Amino acid sequence: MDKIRENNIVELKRGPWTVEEDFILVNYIAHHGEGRWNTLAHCAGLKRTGKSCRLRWLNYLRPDVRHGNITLEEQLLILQLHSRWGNRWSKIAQHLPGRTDNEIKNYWRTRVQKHAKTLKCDVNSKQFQDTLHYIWIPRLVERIQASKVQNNNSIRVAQQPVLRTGITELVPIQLANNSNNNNDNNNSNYLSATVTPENSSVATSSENSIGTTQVSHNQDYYQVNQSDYHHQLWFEDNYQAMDQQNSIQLWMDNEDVFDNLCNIEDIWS
DNA sequence: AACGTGTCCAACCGCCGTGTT
DNA sequence: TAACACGGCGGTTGGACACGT
Repeated sequence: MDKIRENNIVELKRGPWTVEEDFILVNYIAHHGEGRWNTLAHCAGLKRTGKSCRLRWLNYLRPDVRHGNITLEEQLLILQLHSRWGNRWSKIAQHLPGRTDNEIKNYWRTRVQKHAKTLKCDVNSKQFQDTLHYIWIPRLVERIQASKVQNNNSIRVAQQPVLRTGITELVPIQLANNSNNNNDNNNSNYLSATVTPENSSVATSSENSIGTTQVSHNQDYYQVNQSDYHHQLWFEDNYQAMDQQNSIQLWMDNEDVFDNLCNIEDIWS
């Protein structure tokens, strides 16, 4: 039926949805539920494809969809998860409640790829990934921390820096050694995980000779907040690579690239 | 005020995997 | 097993709007 409807150009409506169409769709789903989109479109009397109805519902009309600016925490999470999974927008969206894959994809294209273009490098290149990890993500973390401190949000402040990149000093990592936090199928804990003395194992750090970080566990415990966890995700993914970070040293020695990076101000604002 | 340019985002397109007949 | 319909996904487009000149 889908192909029949799609091929019948005269009958099908395209373009922006009207308020009336939205009302019909929402009302129909409220009474009959979602799914079976082609049947839904036909029975609801909408001159739209099932696909179009599905997209409209999932990306815009669904009650739990959040619109508006992507928060700093969400930006950070997008960067972290994208570095893990690449352009798997739907999977990334699962970890940002209320955000759609379309919205995240748009964000990435407009805000992130733009800066790859500015740097004249590929978004998947090592150089750009290093830029994200060593400069922009730390900057985001700092801003999140600063905003929380400013809001008097009772944040445990770091006792010592974890990582010094030569450009930006990263905030400390206070992490829980809880494997469930990294389970793709279990994202319910990480946004506000709390470490108890019984289950805590907190990473501390010290700098080695090339400015990277070594990790040890079993120190005091801290309350884990969201930005720390974001940081942890990246850290666990990359700290081994950081110990062998000859490549980043190489491109940081390129003054043009370095100056370009430093001239980008508050790109995430 | 008019125009050009850049940004944002809703919507569409095409492909692919899965389920059904 | 093949053919088809459907849903899901990532890539792309185009229009509205903002901003600068």
